[in-house]
Parts: sequence; structure tokens; C-alpha cells
Amino acid sequence: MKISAQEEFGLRCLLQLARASAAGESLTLAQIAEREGISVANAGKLMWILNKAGLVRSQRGIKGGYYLARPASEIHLNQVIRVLDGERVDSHCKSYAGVLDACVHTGDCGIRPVIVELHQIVDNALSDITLSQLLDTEANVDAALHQIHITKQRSEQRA
Amino acid sequence: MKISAQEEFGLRCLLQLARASAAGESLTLAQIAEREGISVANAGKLMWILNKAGLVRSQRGIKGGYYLARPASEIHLNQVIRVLDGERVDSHCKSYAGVLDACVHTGDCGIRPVIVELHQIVDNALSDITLSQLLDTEANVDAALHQIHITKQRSEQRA
DNA sequence: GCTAAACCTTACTTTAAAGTCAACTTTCAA
DNA sequence: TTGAAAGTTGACTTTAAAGTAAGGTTTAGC
Repeated sequence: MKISAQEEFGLRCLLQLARASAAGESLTLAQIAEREGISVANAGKLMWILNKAGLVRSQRGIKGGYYLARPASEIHLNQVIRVLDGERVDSHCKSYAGVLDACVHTGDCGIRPVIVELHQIVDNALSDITLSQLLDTEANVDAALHQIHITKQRSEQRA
Repeated sequence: MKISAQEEFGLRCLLQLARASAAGESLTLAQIAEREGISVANAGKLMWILNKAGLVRSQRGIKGGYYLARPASEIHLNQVIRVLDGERVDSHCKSYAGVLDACVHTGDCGIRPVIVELHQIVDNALSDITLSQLLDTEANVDAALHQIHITKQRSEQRA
């Protein structure tokens, strides 16, 4: 139940594009990769996934680049996470061979519905947050980091 | 943002123990492994992690086995997931080299606080569910699976 | 105290995800 | 129309997680 590196970098890239799109600009792969500190190849892979999912659009050729497919206020995090996670149903539970109806533990298994419910809870929480809200959050990063620092100190005191 | 195989099997094993503990019994590794369809070695590894975290206790020697360290009603899922996830802070965000204060994007990064917040949301949702509630859920598995089936159909209609 | 059952621990193997590389195709502008 | 910029795609390499195996240690019962 952790966020993966791919999910994080995907979010970062989208945030880059949200900033650029707000200024009416697009970003090249090289620009995205350089700002996030990842390779151009990796950025290309992420952009390909996001493009295929309809979250971003690209313009080929010279003067080309990537831009958001729709306003940042209309892109919700659950859509982003779902895309970057890959096929959720197939992967989160290997013991069911990827098919909900093929649960080998049927009748003696209270876990399955709970796992589905957990993913639902996460999805709902994420659907409340849009990319534009993330942009707003940036203005308060210092305060937020300070808060995290406090939380960290508390957990250290507990340990 | 998916549940891992280790998390799922860990939950399953705990549920087994919760059932046995309710009857005043303990379970051997062989019993746990056989019922969950995993190897004894793998079950041993999971139990070792849960034991180290204080969620289960073990009795060595002949007539030994595993049992819950405290009542199922006092074991919350967030504790379980946290343990099975490993060190959360160190792993969920590779670009920070494992240290919160060492964020290389400080000042231009609105993602970090959000990631921390997401994990907080998940943690809160999980803290509302106890093992004993899971046991109760088992009685309604069929109804729950039916509900999932409906949800699945809906998502297929959307697609 | 001896033996067998059962847990404990470390190291190894396997496997899937993440990341990289390189060749290809498309597009724009001079 | 031609060359360079930029995106697209599939194959390859790396790396971390998951799973396995084997020997060690503890305990109950005789």
C-alpha cells in the first residue's frame, strides 16, 4: 500500500505540465526530464502512458512538446494513479489469478471484499484532489514541510 | 498504491489466527501454510515479521504454534499494513534518498506533502477496521462479492 | 538427558518491476 | 525537400521484491 516511484514521477511530470499549460506553453521531453532529474527515456515512457490514457497530448516535430489534455482543475488524482498503477484488478491479488469471480477461497475468505473496499477508499480520497489544487499547495510547501518535520519528531519520540 | 502479495497473505494469516485464538487454540506454521496455499517457508517469514512487530506470539517446541498477541478487536489494519510494508518513510519516495529533510526539490515541490497526506488518509481509513470486524465480514462474503460483481459490471459499462 | 516437533534465522534463487538504450517515425521550418 | 528536432516503440539491462531452502535453536514429553 505504498506509492511507487512511477506514480510519483508521473505526478511530478503532470505538475510540470500544469504549470506550463497555465502559461500557454508546452514542454519537451528533455525539459521535463531535466527538471525532474530522470532520464529522457524514462520521461518518454511516462509521457507515453499518460498520453495513451488521454491525460496529456503531444505535438510532434520541431517546436513540439507535451501539454495537458484538459485544464488542471479537471484532472483528478485518482485518474492519474489508476493509469500509472496499470491494471489494478489484475495485479493487486495474485492468489485469485486476476479474476474476481475465480476466488479460490470463496466461502472462507473475508479479505477480498476488504481489499476491494480499501482500494475504493483510496480512490475516493484521491478523487477529491485535482492537479490545480496541487499547484495551490506549492505555495504552502514550506509550511507543509515544517508540519512533516514536527510529525517526524513525534514519531521519533515514540520510538 | 496497490496492496502487495505480502500484505494480503499477512492479513490472511492473521485472520486464521484470529479464528483459532477465538477458540483458544494456536496454529502451527504447517497449518497456516496449508490453509493459505503458500509454502511453510514463506509463512514462516511472514510470521517472523508479525512476531517481531508484536502482533503475534509464538510458543516453541513440541505442542507449539502461533497465536494473536492481543484480542482481534484490538488489532487495527493500519498497524498490520504498516508492518508488512516495511519502513514506509524510507521506501515510498526514492527521489529523496530516504530522508525527509533532504528533498532535492525543496521550494519547487508540491508533491511531497501530498504523498504524505495520501498515506495519512490510507492509514486513517485502515485504523477504523479491526481484525474482529473482518471476521464479522466473512459471514457476509456472498453479499459482498455480489456487490463487487455489480461494481465490476458498472465499470465495464463505463468503459 | 535424549529425542522429536516446531519455531528462528540467514543465504540463495527466482521473478517481476523499473529504468535504459537504440532504432524508427513524424513533423516543422528554412 | 531536406535536415534536424521531437515523439514512438520494442528490446535490453538493472534492480528490488518475493519466494525457497537448509541448517540452527528452543521446548515438551518421555
